[in-house]
Amino acid sequence: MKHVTIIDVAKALNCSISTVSRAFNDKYDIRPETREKILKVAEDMGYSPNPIARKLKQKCSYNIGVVVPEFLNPFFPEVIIGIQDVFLKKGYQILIMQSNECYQTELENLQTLVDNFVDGIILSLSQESKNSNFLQKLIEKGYPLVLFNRVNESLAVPKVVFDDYKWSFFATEHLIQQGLTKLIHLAGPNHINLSNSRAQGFMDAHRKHKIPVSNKNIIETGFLVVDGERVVAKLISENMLPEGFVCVNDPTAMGAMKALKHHGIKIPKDVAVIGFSETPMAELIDPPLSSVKQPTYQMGEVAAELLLKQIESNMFNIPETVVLSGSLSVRESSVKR
Amino acid sequence: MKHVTIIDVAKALNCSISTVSRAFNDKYDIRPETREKILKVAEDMGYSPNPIARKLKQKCSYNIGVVVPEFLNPFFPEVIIGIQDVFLKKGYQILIMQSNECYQTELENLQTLVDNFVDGIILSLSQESKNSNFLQKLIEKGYPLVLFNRVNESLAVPKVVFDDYKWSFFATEHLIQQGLTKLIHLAGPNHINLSNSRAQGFMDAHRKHKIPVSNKNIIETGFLVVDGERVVAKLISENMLPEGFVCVNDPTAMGAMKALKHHGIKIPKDVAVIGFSETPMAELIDPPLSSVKQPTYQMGEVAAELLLKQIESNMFNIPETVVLSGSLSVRESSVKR
DNA sequence: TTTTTTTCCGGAAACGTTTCCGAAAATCGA
DNA sequence: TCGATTTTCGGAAACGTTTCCGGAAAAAAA
Repeated sequence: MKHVTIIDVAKALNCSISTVSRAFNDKYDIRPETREKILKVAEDMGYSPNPIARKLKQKCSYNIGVVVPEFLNPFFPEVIIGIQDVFLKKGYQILIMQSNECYQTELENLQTLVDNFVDGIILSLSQESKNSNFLQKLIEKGYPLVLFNRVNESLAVPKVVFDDYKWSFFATEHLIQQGLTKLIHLAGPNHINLSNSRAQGFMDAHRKHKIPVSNKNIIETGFLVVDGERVVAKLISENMLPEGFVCVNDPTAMGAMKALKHHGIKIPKDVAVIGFSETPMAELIDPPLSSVKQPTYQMGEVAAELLLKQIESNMFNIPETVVLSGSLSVRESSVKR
Repeated sequence: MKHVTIIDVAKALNCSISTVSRAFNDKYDIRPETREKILKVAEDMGYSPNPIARKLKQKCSYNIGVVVPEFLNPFFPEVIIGIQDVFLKKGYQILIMQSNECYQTELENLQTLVDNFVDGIILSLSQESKNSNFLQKLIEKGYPLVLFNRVNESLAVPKVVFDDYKWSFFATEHLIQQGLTKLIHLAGPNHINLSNSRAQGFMDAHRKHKIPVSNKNIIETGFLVVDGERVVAKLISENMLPEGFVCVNDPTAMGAMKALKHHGIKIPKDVAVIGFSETPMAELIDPPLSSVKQPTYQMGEVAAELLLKQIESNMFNIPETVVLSGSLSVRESSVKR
């Protein structure tokens, strides 16, 4: 599609392109009357500065890449909104990619963003992420990168995480304080940091209350509805149900509930269920699901600000980790009467 | 961040930049041995062609704008995945914007995309969209644009829609065929096409079965969970509950269910509920929600292909409308035993 | 009135590619 | 061996901005 250019505007006004450019950008070095005239004629002609030429000259793409494991559940979209609100104000565009919880797709997404010369990347690792070679190479090149939520501790890069340990501890304690002692943690994939932190919180809550607990109380499950459903169905078939489930996230909790209800097991009367990374649906399902609520919008804002700081400083900084806190929404699914 | 350029590679090889360019792009007009050597040295040097310079020369941004009303519910993210899969294969990047169901935000999103010289836009209107002046101006300029799902019939532009009328008819008929005659349609905003089509399907299903029906059976509600909840709470307080609700979408249906359950009204025993635009949660809530399922991924693919055709043809084409069909998932929420 | 200073504008280089056109070298045929 | 043809490569313009530097005109000061 043909665009009106600065050359067209200059010719129409019988002035130079640098004069037109100063009219659009300068706050000085142009006579006010000349500036008004240029802006008016440019608007009448439908001129709008070509961002591609500007970016070439300024050596900056004004694009930010955001890679999330998935965006069908509202958690990551809520974070993305926080990221967008910060960057759009600064004139950046956001390229959103989702990895469908697949490591290979995550790598392709990262490569695509790098090939497009994005100015920085904000990434949450997919369920299958194991190898950080690619990320390590980006970091070594000085590529601006921020990790959030699902991070890899070994990478020297700014991070925004949640206090998974603490809130998993509290969620577990909430059940223990109601007299439940036989609990199972439906954990996330073992190589993901937040899975381990949440599992650790689960264990330490038991230890604090001197309740026997072992690695058998932790079952590596996954992050998806089908994962929770599968594992709980298996436990039911083996007649090994606990008094309560502490789940790594809401989709897994919902899957657990689905399997329990399918077998006529009452929640929370027979088995209590508590989730994590609260979804808006937590309130709507029956019974309403207790869950740890995370400040997703703020997580996005903080991640964006960390990346902006990295882009603008153009210097090596000691990467910081921001740890966010949350709350526990107690609903029917975990309250024994 | 400093990038290796084609000039650096040419100097290292003591050849010209046009030779390096031909090595990366040509399939002819370069000696094969020269080409291999250039590609190897370029890789060793970490050279990657600068997409910004390429875009300036080719007068194409390779960016596509996608504007959706919201992306916290999985419907629009599922469509976006279809769009992305088509465009990423063709070397395009997708800029995803969400309007938070707000017309003003939608306009700002569109303006931002236009200012960034995107090559085309795929848009679904927000709940508040009323005025199409901005879109009409884009169309008049020949700007490639495709509307999907929530469209404005008066705009001469390619569209991808669903057979809302037909499936609303079938959903209503499903309840009527179980002997329900007192039904209410929780409708979307009146100025949105699919709201009217779904309302019309609801009416005509009654007429087919010669059941009295009037405009009082249609209540303009909205698209959100809180909308359904508010309207049904009001009906309960006025003691004006129907035998069944046919809802404009799943969030509204879930809100309706929430209000009914809050007042101890049993679903579907006392009041049946049926939704539309099936969300994965439909199966998880209690009772599982009947809903009209739409082919979201296909909707994205078709929208992307229509836009690609428009971008590549560079000619005026008579805009086509693709109408997709779906299915009705019958679950407990609408089955009277 | 003259000299000095300031303001405003224009010209051109630069950003990093693509691609066209011409020249030099290589190849082929007589 | 020479002329004709083909192949391969280099130089430079172009894409549309930004920005630097210099010059002309205007304004101010002596």
